[in-house]
Amino acid sequence: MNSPTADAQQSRKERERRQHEEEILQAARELFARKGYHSTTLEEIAHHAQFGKGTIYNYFSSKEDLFYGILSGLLDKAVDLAETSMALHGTTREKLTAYAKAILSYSEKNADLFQMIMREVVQMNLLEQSRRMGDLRDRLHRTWEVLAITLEQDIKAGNVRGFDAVHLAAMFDNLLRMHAMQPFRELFWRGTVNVDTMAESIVNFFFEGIQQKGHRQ
Amino acid sequence: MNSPTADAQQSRKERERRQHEEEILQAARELFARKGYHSTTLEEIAHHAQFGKGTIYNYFSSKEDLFYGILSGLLDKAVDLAETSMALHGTTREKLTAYAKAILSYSEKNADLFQMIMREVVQMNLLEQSRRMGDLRDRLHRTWEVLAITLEQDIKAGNVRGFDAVHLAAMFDNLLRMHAMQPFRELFWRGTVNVDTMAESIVNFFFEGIQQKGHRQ
Amino acid sequence: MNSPTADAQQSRKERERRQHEEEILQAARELFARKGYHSTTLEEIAHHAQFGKGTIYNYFSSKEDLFYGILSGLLDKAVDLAETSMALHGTTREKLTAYAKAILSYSEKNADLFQMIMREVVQMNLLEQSRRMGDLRDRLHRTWEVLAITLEQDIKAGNVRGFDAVHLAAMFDNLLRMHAMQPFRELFWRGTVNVDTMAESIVNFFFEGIQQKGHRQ
Amino acid sequence: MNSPTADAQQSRKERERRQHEEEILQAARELFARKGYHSTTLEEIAHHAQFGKGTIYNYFSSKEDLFYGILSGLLDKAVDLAETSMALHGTTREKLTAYAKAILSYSEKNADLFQMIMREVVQMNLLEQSRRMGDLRDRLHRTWEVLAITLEQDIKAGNVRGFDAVHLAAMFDNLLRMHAMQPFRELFWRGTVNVDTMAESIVNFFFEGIQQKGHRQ
DNA sequence: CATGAATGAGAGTTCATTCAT
DNA sequence: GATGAATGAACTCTCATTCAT
Repeated sequence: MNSPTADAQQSRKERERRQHEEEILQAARELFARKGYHSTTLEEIAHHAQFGKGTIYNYFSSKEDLFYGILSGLLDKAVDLAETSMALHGTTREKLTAYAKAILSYSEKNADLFQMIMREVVQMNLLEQSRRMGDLRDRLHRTWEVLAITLEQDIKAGNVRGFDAVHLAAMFDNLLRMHAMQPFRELFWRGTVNVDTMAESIVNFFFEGIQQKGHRQ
Repeated sequence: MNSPTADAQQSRKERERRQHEEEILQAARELFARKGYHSTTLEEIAHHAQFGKGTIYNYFSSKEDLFYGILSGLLDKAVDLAETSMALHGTTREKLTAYAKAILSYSEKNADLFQMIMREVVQMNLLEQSRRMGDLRDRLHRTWEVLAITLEQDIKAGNVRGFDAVHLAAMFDNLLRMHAMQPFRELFWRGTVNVDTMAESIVNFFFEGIQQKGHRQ
Repeated sequence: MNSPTADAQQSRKERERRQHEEEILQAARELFARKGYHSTTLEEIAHHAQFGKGTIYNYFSSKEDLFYGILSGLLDKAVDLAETSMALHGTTREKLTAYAKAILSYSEKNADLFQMIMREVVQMNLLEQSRRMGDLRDRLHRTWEVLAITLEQDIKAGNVRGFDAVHLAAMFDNLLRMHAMQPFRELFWRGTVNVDTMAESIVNFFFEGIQQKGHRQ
Repeated sequence: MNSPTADAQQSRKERERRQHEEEILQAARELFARKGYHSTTLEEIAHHAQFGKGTIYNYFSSKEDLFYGILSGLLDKAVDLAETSMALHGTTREKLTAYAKAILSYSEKNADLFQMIMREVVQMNLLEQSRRMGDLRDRLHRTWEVLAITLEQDIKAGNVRGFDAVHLAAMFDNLLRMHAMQPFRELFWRGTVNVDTMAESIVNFFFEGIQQKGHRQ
């Protein structure tokens, strides 16, 4: 506690702590995404993060806690992308396209991580009433609410039909997540890894449905 | 093998066997749906099915096998509903509505089970390449193909825009499954437990999108 | 209880019972010999004997009991062979050769069964003090005693050096059993499946040791 | 990794690890010898070694592995004793006597352990073709080969009759193991716990057989 | 007597968590 | 803070034995 100021000390320690925490999270993210929650052991995570097993417990109080940390980050990211996209100038169509591109692009870089969300959130959702799960669901809901604000305006303006705005947002998000999953991408967009085309196609479907203009069954 | 005819013996045994198998499946279904695959122990399943632990193994060779049996049944059911619905007389819109009603109605009676499908199939999907999981994915795909045959005709007839028919089927199915999940139902259809209304609303969205007629952004 | 005399009934039943018991013993013998006691399940034995699992329990009170039945039979057989051989006319050398041929020949036909004796008797020997194990050990001992009577005469006659006769018998028997084991046979007598040659060679070694005549180290 | 040198740390850890491994091996040795492989549970071994059940698995990857470790050690010991004895100066008779004394003496100190070898190796031998068991058999064979080298010289020199040297070694080893077994010792050498007398007697029998000099039947 | 579905004690094994260093 | 050996609860699965038919 001598050479640099205590503050600097503090901040360096603080910085290192964050750094280590992020390394652990990153390692866990990769493994959870690749092998699922249950099949990933703490030993593997520790090894992959280049730390001892016990060290993990200096940063996260349990495996579950670590898991929540990841999901939490992902859901925050989604809210983030939603807010950024909705804040853009342009039509709702353009905003949603931007959001779609952002999500698809992020999920592309983060491989199977989105798959994990769907899978595990829903899972936990049911089996544990823990305060934390409620928290996660709230965050998911918040993404929808962000999208809903924009949609609401269109409903009021008469551009969009009178569905519940949050419901619409949820459907859009769901479509998106479905397309973010690796198996779906491979199945339906084999050649086209082009995120832009996918995004536009989804938005197009969302706005106009499958029906050919001018037709009516 | 004396008093009644051997045939009758045989058939009674056979009947009992099916009966017991179904009881075990039912118990497992309930518990898996409520608590998830990993959190459900064989002891619990056995107890819930009113059998001894070892008895389960006279019917299913492993916990995984039991699980597979359940998913298998569910996916078969979905194919079944799809085929029945598509075989009806009427427009594609009517057929899809019938399918939607059937799925939503079935999922209503089978509670959280559809949730489990999404969750666990996808999970397995990733982490286990076992031949079995490939088989399950194939069955899921088959449902889409059944729906796709009908959609294909509409595409050819020019009633529906030129998407890939299987892709459309998958999107429709996905929308359906999303609405089949308990949390979604509660969130967006709290009052309306009316399956018919839900089905029609989903089909409507599927065909015409969210956009108000006559508008163009 | 009418058609034939009750006696005939009795004897037919009795005969059938023995017949079934022997079938079960035979099946168990084969499986125990091939896979060992622990790795053989009652289910397998029952199946192999073409009976239901429960039927075994009408003949033997437990798996252990069945096992003892087999060992018991084998050891009796050995005593039998010893007595028959020792009762022959001829020199001790000839008698022992006859015994050796009989044992090797029997073990050849009964495959790995002798292996099992060594293995399992000794095993049980230690871990269970049950009256039955004592009984088995006594039977093994009895074989030696039978051989010992003959050897004793040679010792008294001065043909054989003054070892303890039973000890000599045990050593001879041990040599024999060693050569009865499949792996040993394959290892040292690959070409020579000729039981006679083996027997003579063993007896020769037993009487004269490995030392070249006339030499003295 | 601070106060003492890292090296010292390392070596202390290393030492402790070996120490613990040896404790576990010792506990397992005792129990396997007393009760046999199958009748000994890991829980018992752990308890007897004063460790938790899970700890065993930090040292051995399975019960079988633990067992293999023990047999492996024993067979290595035998090879060792053979090599040491064969390297002595003196006649073959003296070398074999030294080997016999060493084995009998070791088996005396290690109680029922030799019994276990015969028993379990043969058992495994048959029912499991696992590479490991092949390895164990190879080691057993190696002991014989070591003895055989010495015997071969005598055969060439004409001191010993023209048997196969390895075969002779196996017979000698077998005689030895037989005498190493507790029940045999009690049976035939009750008073004489004197290892030297036993060894000499066995070697004597091995070289000259049971036949009285000068006699010929 | 023959049967085989039902049973549950008991086995080996895994792994999140603790804690002395 | 960092470590990893130690831990034991908890899990899946096996199989000898019972018993109603």
